[in-house]
Formats: sequence, C-alpha cells, structure tokens
Amino acid sequence: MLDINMFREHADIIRADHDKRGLSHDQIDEVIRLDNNWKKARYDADQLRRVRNEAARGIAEAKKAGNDEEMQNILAEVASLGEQIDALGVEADNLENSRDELRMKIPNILHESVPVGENEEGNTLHSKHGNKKEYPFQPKTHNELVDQNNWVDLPRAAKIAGSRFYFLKGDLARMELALQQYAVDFLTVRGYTFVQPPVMMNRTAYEGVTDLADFETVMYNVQPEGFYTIATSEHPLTAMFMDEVMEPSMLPMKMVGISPCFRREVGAHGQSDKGIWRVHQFTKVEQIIISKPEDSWELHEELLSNCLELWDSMDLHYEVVNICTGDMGTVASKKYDLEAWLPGVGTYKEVVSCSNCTDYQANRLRMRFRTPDGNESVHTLNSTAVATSRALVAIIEQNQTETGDVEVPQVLQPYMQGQKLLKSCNW
RNA sequence: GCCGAGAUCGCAUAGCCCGGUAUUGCGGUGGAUUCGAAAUCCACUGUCUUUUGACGCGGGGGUUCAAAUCCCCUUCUCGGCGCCA
Repeated sequence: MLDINMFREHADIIRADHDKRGLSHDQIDEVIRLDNNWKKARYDADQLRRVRNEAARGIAEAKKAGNDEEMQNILAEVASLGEQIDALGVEADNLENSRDELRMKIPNILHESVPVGENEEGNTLHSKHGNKKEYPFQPKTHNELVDQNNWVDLPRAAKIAGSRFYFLKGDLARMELALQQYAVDFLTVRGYTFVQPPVMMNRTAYEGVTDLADFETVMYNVQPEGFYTIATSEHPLTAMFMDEVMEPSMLPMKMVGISPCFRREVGAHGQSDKGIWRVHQFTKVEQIIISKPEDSWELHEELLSNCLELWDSMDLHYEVVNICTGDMGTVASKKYDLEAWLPGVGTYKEVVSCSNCTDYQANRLRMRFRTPDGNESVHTLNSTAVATSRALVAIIEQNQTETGDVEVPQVLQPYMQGQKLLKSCNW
C-alpha cells in the first residue's frame, strides 16, 4: 500500500507510474476524492467532539463546585450531541475504509530500471550463467526420469489427497533434504539468521503481505480457527514485525527462512505443468531482508548475488531476467527471476524470484523504524534461495546420464554421505 | 479443555476498587557545561490534522454529558489443574 501522503503531495508520480503500466488514472483520482471527503467529515466530527469535551469539562467543574443548576444547564445543551457525533463518525469511517480498500489495490511505484513492456515478452535478459551442456543423446524430461526411477508417486498422492500432490521417495527425497540443508548453511555463513516460522497466519497479518485476490486463488483457509496456510515463508517472516517500531541498530535484519509452502493453484492447468513442477505443497528456503529505505537497492543486488553464487555452486545453467512493467505484480517495485535451463523440456523456466517491495508491505503492516525526525517505514525484500521441487527438476534434467541416472551436484554430496549418483527406488 | 491473574507511549511502570486533562523511570534526540568526554542540568520524545483541535491505555461493542477506569464479547500472555507428540 502506498503512503497516503503520496496521493496528497505527489500524485503526479503515481500517475506517471500508471502510464508506464498502461493503467488508467481513475482509481488514483477516486482515492484523492475519498481522502478529501474523509478529511472534511473528520474535521466536522472533531469540531462537535470539541464542543462535547468542553461541556464535559464544564460539568466536571460545576460538580466539583457543587453548582447543581449550572450542571443541569450544560447537560441540556449537549443532550443531542452524541447522536450527531456518531453519525458523522460513521460517515468518516466509511469514507476512510473505501479509500483504503481502493488504496490497497493500487500497485507499488516501479523502480526506474524496470523495463517497459506489456507482458512477459517484455522481460529483458539480465545475464547468463553456467554452461549449457551438450548431451550426446536425446535428454529426457524430468517426468520421464522420475517415472523410470520410481522417485515420485502421483497416483497414490491423488488417491489420498488430490491432484497436484505427490509422494517423494528414496534418493530424490534425500536430495531434497540435502538441498534444504545446503541452502540454509550457505546463507547462515553469509550472516543470515535461520528462522522457522509458523505455517499458518491469521487474516489481519496476511492482508498486510499479499494481494487481496490471493485469498481466493492461492491460500488455503483452515477451519475452524480460520487460519490461512502460508504460500511462502516470506509472508510470516515479513509480517513478523507488524505494528512495531524497530530500532535503527537492528537494521538491516537478514533472515533465511524455511517452510512448506501451500498453494491452491486455482485455474492452473495444462500439459506443461504436469508432474512436480506446479504443486500444492513444496518446501522453500527463502531470504528476507528488512532494511532502511536508503539501503534497500544495494541489498536487493546482494540477494540476487547470493542466488547466483548458490546456483553457480551447484553447477547449473540458468538465465536472470529483469521483469518488465506488464509482468510485475502489485507488491514489488523491481523483480529479478532466475530461469533454469531444462534440456529435456527444451526451455528456461522460473525457479527463483527476487524482489524489492520497498515500503509497500511495510505501510500495510505499520512496520517502522525510529529516526531523529520521527518514525519512517522500513523497506522489505525477499528472494527465493531454492524452491526444492523446482530445483530438483533442474538438477534432474541437467545432470541426467544416457542411462537415465542423475548425478548429485558436488556441493550436495557431503549432505548425502558422499553419494555421487541417485539410486532408483525399487518399488 | 477448566480455573485464576494480567495486557497502559520504544522498554519498564503508576492510575483502575471510588469515571472527570495518561504518572514516573530508562532509553533516544537537541541544548547548557567541558579542550574533549563522563557526570550533572534543561527541553523535547504516541497518532492524525486546514485545528490554542481531535484521537490514543491489546481488539470490538455497550452504559454515560464524560471511560485506561464500569458492563459484555474476543485475542494474546503468565500461573495452576487436565490431556498430550
């Protein structure tokens, strides 16, 4: 959510941003109109409250002085004031709610380096990494490889849960665990604090970190308590400091989180998403930073460079793309994606997303830090380190041999008792 | 799950019984003093606002001219009992 002062003082900046995104100015104008009406209603209510407060003080004094007649006089004067104040107060609240409901839908201001484009076609190549290996045979898809080795059981998962769930078995499951440990260790030595968050959140906290539409299409609602299962540990880790004023000495706060991630994936269908690529549950190791505004762009590059080093260390081939205006969500101001090469499928596909959300989440969550001139909103940043299911797909396809075996990346071998090849599961 | 006690400004605290301008300490910022520092002293230190104005005592509702204070609901914390991986 953008600061209300942006609408009052710098509406031109928001309008210019909407032009870049190809959006009309209607919503901006409506927020400004509602804000003006709210200010007026509030002013009127404040004036009536003032009259009432003055009367209340008068009554208190008259009572103290034992002047009963004076007290009765004042009481008669303010008899109907309460109702008027309530009516104006309700009007002001309604205006404020409408204003903020609309304000929540207005996207973050994009960074100047974000390329302009209508959709994902407009994303620009930032850099290429690793070797695009040549295979002296026709590379198989990850789906063919996991079937051949019995590493994934989709039909039985569908039987006991539903489609897009999976059992991960044997050595592939062990490599999944190795990936988690490796990524956590990798970031811990770089000064990030390991945090395991709750995997469910209440509605209020969740509204602070996500697009409202996500409640219908992404999150599971857990009854009877009404919790929402998290779609990523970004959400609990960012909301962790909701409603708090942080000490500047705590910033930047760097965390590495791990959690299962739950996604309903409403509306997702199609052959290309078969298997474990797009699923309802996976594990993700995530980087989170809460920083002062002046540090966030440098730290955004740090998050990216952590990803590059991590993925390079596993000897994988991938590209980094700079997400364009038309492909950006509402929350991020700038976003890089890592797209790994899948030789079996023959395309690059998204495995990491690295965003600077500036003060957009912090404004909703009321997360501030202390400065000599008052409290200021912090900036929040997040980046995948590894989403294990997708990293597994990239490793399986890129490290396959002619016989359908998969080589374990060297850096993961210590987490698997030195094992160099994944063994098939025999059932 | 049951019973009891709590939640007050960044932190810690007073006020609550008995309704009438939110107390004090710490921390922070600025200033005085100093060659400089420590110590000391002074001021400021919740939010909003076109306001010598309004709001603010976990959240929501009620009673009242007036609620931190009284009543109801709710969340969380602590203690006791129960259950439990």
